[in-house]
Amino acid sequence: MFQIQPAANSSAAAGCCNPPMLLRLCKASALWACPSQRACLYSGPTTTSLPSKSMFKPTSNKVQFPELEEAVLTLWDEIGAFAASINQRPASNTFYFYDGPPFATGLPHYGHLLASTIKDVVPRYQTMLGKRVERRFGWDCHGLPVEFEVEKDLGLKGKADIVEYGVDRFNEKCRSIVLRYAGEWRQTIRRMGRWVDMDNDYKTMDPEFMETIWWVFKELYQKGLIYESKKIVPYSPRLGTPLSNFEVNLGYQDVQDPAVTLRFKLTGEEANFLAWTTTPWTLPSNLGLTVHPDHDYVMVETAGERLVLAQALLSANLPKEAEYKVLWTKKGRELEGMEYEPLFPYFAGLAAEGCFRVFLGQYVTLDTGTGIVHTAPSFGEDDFLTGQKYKLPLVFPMDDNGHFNEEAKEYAGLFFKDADKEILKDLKHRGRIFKHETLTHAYPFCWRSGVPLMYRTIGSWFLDVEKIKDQMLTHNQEIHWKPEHIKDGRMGKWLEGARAWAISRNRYWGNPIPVWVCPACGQRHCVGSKAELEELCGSKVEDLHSHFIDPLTIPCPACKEPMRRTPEVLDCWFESGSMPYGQQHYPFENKAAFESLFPADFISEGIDQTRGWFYTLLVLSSALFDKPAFKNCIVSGMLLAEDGKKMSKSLKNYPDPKVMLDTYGADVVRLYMLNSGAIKAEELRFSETGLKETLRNTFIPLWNVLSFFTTYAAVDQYEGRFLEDASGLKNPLDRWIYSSLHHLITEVRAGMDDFDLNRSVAPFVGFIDLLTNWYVRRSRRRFWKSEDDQDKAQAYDTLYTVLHELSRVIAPFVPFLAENLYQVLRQENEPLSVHLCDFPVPKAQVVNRELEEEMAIILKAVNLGRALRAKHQLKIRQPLAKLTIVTQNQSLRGVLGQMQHLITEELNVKEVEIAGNEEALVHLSAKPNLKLLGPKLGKKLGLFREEVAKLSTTQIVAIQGGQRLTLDLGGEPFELGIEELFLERSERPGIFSVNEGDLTVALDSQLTPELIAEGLAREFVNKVQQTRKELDLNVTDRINITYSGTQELQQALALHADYLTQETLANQVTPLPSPAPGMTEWDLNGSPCFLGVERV
RNA sequence: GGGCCAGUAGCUCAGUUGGUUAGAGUACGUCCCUGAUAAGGACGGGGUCGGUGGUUCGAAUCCACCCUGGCCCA
Repeated sequence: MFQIQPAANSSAAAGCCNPPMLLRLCKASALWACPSQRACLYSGPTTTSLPSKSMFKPTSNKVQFPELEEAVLTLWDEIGAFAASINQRPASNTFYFYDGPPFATGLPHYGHLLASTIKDVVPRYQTMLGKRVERRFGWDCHGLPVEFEVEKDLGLKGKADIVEYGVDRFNEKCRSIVLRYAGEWRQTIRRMGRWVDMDNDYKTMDPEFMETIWWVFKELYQKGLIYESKKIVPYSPRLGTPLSNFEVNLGYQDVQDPAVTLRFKLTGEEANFLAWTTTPWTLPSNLGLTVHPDHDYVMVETAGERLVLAQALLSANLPKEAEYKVLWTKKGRELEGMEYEPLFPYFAGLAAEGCFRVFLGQYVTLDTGTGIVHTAPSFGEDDFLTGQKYKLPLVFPMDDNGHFNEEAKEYAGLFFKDADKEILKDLKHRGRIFKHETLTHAYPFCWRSGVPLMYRTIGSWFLDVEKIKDQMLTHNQEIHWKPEHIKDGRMGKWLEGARAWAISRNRYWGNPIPVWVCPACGQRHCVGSKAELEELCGSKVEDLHSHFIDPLTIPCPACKEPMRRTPEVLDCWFESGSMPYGQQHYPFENKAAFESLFPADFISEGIDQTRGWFYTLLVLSSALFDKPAFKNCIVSGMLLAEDGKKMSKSLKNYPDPKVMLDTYGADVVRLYMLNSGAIKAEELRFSETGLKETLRNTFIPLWNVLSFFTTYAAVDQYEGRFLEDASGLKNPLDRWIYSSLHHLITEVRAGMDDFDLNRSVAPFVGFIDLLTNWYVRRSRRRFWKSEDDQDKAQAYDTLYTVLHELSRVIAPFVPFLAENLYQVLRQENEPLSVHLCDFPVPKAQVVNRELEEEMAIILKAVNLGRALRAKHQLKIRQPLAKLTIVTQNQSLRGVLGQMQHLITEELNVKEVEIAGNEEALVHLSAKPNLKLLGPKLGKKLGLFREEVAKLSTTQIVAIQGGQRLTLDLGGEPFELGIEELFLERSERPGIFSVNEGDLTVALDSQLTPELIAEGLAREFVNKVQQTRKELDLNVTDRINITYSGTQELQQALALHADYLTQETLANQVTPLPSPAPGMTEWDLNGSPCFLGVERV
């Protein structure tokens, strides 16, 4: 196993490389050609007396990618590659990128690795196109997650505790822990190979960023887009604070609650509405009953009383055996406005304002209850919206800790949940309870204090998104979304339904809402900058966090009373949506620069950000500048564990990212994700097996090509020369691989220019396969042959050029692998890093699509030949006399003829015959061309099929020859021509042939004594080579062979002595009468042989 | 409950404007190749294309409804 050597052992490299890390790697991996006379990455003194003239040091094929990657990271640091990649490009040609800030409260996980990869690939590509792509990392610093971390650390429970502890100390504590994991982030981002500036980062808590937020807020305020209203939030009465949805989800418990059906007496009539509730404590706040406009409601008389409820729920509510009479049936909408008597006297006076009536609501269901819903607008979203629709007042007979107050005086002082019992007792007394049951259901509890949550109204600041909805829809259309369906799908649909955005939070660690309110007269003033605040309050302001500015008052312009700041802070999403401006401290600084660049060329995040960052960016840019905030957006999918579930720390259903990076390397992780649906918003089940496959199918083969190249380049002292074009290339293999490369470049560019990363990645993965498994496979001998002829030189130049260009093509995707290739292949005058190079430009004159198609045919013929050999157990080492390829297609025959030597070598046959008359080998049958005939024949197609199936080979050959045959289709004649048929071929039994499409291949399987002898010789050579490998000999080491075998073998080897010595580099081949000690026994085509190999 | 995306071989996924016997990788089995090979090749088994109905000469593909999973919203 390949190991890093201690630095002390690397004296061979002394005097060249100064950084010890580099020294070690140079020696250990024999990778970068350092400290040779070329390509030393360091400008220190070089040693010129080294013996080797070769430019390329042999590259080990025992490769540990993670270790190579670490070395690349060091290299990048040493040469300042990232900075150079930006600085060498002109500011006049900028590609503008925004980083979506992560919350810094957690450690990076796979989702971040995916995002980091995409955010790295695109900027690297654009950089190589000549763009200047500055990339600033950003941190989301404010918000509840940080506050909770601190509360946990300090043992605080809720807002009261924080106030007691001191908001100033609390906020400072928050500030101190925000970047707690920054070190880990820095490490992971670096290890992934992502180039992003983490020194010149932006933080949403920076004074400059915060001041811009104030500017943004004031702009919106002045445009009349900000207003104050109420909304329903999940609220912890113990903590006295609203909770986020995330927290609510933490606290669901199955509990038993009362489920009561109540009588509400119709005004002026001896009848009752039946309404159902599981929250009796909201009944004192009842202001209405809600029905569905389209459902049927009935009044029935039963057991001496009249009841109104949904028809569909009659049987569910009345006792089983009950008899009843339907007095009337009405649609819900007909009930609208009917009045009833309040259950409690507290707010009875509000009947004058439209309360205690029947309202309509689409949300009413017939699943449970009575189809009539008790409505208390202060509690619950549906109730609240109904209240708004009917302009009802809000009543709230409680304090902020969930205790009833004097407004509901019978219950004053009771905790809301404890009041259930009392309320039900009273109502039972008064005969209002129709049915009292108990229900088990999931109800949210405060995850920190354990008390039940209530959904209640709270004052909030809103951004009036609906006012700018049309602009947002327009700008959404201007964005190039990847995948495209996001635009009119998820994003478009979400925008159409956009509602007011609640932008305030009743918390402390955030950007304070910069509005000062006069307690006396209600006057408001919105402050838009630090300077403005300083001027208005008359004192210096250093920091804009609430504990600095809340003590500051502004004299009310109307009544001269001191105005105080409204206590809320901004939703941190407001800050993330403002990052284009905040990171530049716009408009206080960088005004012109910002305006010339905005909007961004590119952003990327996960699909969950449709409602997050993508949305907030668009809202704010539409409101402020009437523009989209970004032009191109790649939406990535969610990463799941291999079992299809969410990755979960407690389930341990996914491998540690760090371990994956250390085991397979960052490039493998990158390519695995890039070559998946994860970059087109599809979810990806992350699997280690996938990493293994990527490593095995792409990385190792490519590395082996490099190793192959350097091995022979060292032997031949090849120095590296670029092909300019294909005109001088004689060998079709060279022209073909060069053409394929430039074809590849075109495809990769097309994909990247469209931000379609899948479209770019798949082709180069395919190219690597062709390069290793056909080009190198078939070219091996060209490098090995000892004559230094033109073909060999061209093979070197071609492979060198292809590898060098390929390193640049793959650089954006697998930056480490690309760098390693490049460092081996780099010429002295070339940039120090592959990432400082330009992206290859496709040369149209090199691309030869015909040749590529022709080679595909050769490959197909070879595959058929291999299949045929396998089928008849004729192994490839046994030469055969002749392979016959038959095709009707004339141009195919031409192609096959030109490149037949590829086939002879690959399939080990003496001769390839190409013929046109296939009847001898195959049986022809025909199928209708449905696409053509379907529209013509319609229902007669079935009949036609039957007729066509009956055609004989002779008839088909006749039609092929241009004859037209008349078929009888149920009495109607039909003239049949070749264009209406697809031909199918099947092998005739008893012949060694195999067919696919219009190619048929047949083998002459007859073995002559000559062929058998040659087969034996080849077999023998193979065993010698295996032995050489086991002895770990160098490819240039000469050997002596001794062996003991049959007479037949001796004759065969004598006959093929030249071949044997050339292939194995044997000086002497000595037959022994009997096996000597130390020889290995082999089976050569059935006869035993003993073999000994010794280095000379 | 609503919106969007996905559902194709044991697993991961392709599948063109509807067209003939639905493909690849992987895993498994057999054979082969190899002085670049921790690779590669050939063959084989493995599929009611989530379900039901419809349109059509013909549906994995178009339409309707439903089921499952994910994300977001309610």
